Amino acid sequence: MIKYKNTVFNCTMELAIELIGGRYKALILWYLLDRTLRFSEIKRLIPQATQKMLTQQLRSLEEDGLIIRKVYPEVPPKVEYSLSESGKNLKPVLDAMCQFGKTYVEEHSIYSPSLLQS
Amino acid sequence: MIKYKNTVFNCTMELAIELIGGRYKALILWYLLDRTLRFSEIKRLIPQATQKMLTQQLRSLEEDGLIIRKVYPEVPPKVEYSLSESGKNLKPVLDAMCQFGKTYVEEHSIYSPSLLQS
DNA sequence: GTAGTAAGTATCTAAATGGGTACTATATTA
DNA sequence: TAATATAGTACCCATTTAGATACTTACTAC
Repeated sequence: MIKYKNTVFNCTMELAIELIGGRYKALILWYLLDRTLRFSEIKRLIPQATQKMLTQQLRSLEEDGLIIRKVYPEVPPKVEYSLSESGKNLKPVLDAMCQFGKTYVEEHSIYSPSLLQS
Repeated sequence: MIKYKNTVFNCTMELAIELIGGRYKALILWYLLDRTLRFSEIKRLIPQATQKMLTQQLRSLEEDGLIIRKVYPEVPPKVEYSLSESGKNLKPVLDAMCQFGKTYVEEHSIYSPSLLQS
């Protein structure tokens, strides 16, 4: 039993789902794996998410200590997001997910020109 | 670009999130990793999920070919769920998630008597 | 004859999520 | 003078998701 933010989790798996299970969380973390990104860059990488959604997910990730938000006091604003040490621990999870997705596409003969190229 | 079920995914990560990102999906898959379970057993393992939610998630996992649903024509009903070959490919993902959760709890000094015991 | 069982479905309501638009700041550019 | 840029927030409305409860089947036990 794990208590975190007024919620009880029965196992570490439940906690992990809570931490990275949000709509665009895993995707954001995935893009942050290899580099720091500005808000606008993340928005360009995940165009299907509205600005509100992105902000929400980023705030939640920051609150859970998975990413670091660095604000530059400039106009127009500049905000950079990067993985925290805790966030970097997610690399095995994200790598495994990506690999699973690839295998799934191959085994289910799903149309994917980009996979044929690479 | 990947097309699956009338939806376009920009990368395999997005597809992976779609497949296992549902409310209780990763948890169900996690419990199915080492054994076949009846519906009532899953319900007992995940009491916070309503029957409707569980049925929904199980149906979705079945549709995506991650689990196998075996119905025994009996009364009262008996239905067994197990991982498909595709579902078994998720083991590295689920193991990594569990490990991440453990590390997260340790590093954030979250109250967890069960972790102290094990 | 009634209750219990397993795995659901059906229906209604409540809550969370998501989309759209407008608004903010200040410096630079056209 | 007006537009552009960035990273948001505020507000309202629509959709989706989730919860609660009742109902089903056919057999068995009390």
